[in-house]
Amino acid sequence: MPKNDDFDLQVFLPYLLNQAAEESSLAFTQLYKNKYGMLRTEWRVVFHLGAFGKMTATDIVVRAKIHKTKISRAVTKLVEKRFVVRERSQDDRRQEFLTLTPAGEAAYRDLRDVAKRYDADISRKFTDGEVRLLRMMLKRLAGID
Amino acid sequence: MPKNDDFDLQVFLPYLLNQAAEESSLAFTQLYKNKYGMLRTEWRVVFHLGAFGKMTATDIVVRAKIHKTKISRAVTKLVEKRFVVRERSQDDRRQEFLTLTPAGEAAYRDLRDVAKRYDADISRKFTDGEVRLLRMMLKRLAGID
DNA sequence: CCTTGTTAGTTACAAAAAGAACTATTACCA
DNA sequence: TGGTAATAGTTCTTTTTGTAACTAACAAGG
Repeated sequence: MPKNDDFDLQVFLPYLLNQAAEESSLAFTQLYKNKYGMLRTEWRVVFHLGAFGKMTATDIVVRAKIHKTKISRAVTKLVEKRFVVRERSQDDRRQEFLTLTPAGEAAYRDLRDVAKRYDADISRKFTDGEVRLLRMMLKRLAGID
Repeated sequence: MPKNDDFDLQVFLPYLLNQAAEESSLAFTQLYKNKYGMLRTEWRVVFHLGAFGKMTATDIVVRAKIHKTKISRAVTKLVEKRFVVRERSQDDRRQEFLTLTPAGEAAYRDLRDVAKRYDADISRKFTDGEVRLLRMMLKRLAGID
């Protein structure tokens, strides 16, 4: 591999972000994978419902920036698995509110604890100040303010 | 959205990483998408060949941590589009060296400049020290050391 | 040499995603 | 009102992907 110009791909930020996200996501996936038989999009939906309570599919689309067809299919699966219930809005009958069933709540709490431990593992690799800064920067990059 | 327990999804690191990566990746994708008609994996291959020069598919697999089937398919496409040429090794006739054609070189330089500008845009949102720290942390999280 | 094992890269098949088009409902406004 | 546009969510079709199995070339020990 002879050449090497001044541009180092490995310090290109979007590249680094992707690699880091992929790595942590992969590692985390192993922890919950076969526990409730949920796919990534499914437990992301569960997370949102657990953390924020009753909300519509579109609310989740906006917050999580996941495509609506993915949400739609994930919700269908979650309803089949009895983790989520739909409730048609009376005001606007196009939308439906989603809530976790007791089984969904239990799964959420369980996954949340796994997430907390995982998060703590990452945090342990750095100082508190560094982690705080990382969160701040990622939030800004993600457009969460 | 009534509820909100002590676990804030928005500070969960893998979540933040994903969101930030998705955001920057989406924004960047728009810039090169229709320019050369390359998919993400394809220009990642171009980037590697441009930055490091002649190398084999396996070299790219190792460096970029992209699955070899993806590389294989990307290379096929890039050869069809005349951005890359294959050259079978004389020493070991299983492997083939990949290099950019002049057209590939031109595309690389162009995309590299876009990437630089994009990277600079991100960097401008923070101090130099912060960006340095971010890169360091992301590298460690990504397992690049 | 022959057998077994390893490596480079491709291909086949199944799972997942992205996009576009669709249904149903509501909103706007001339 | 009536007609057009917008929104919530689903479904259909086409691309991408991920996994596993495959071909071809080399390597090493008996």
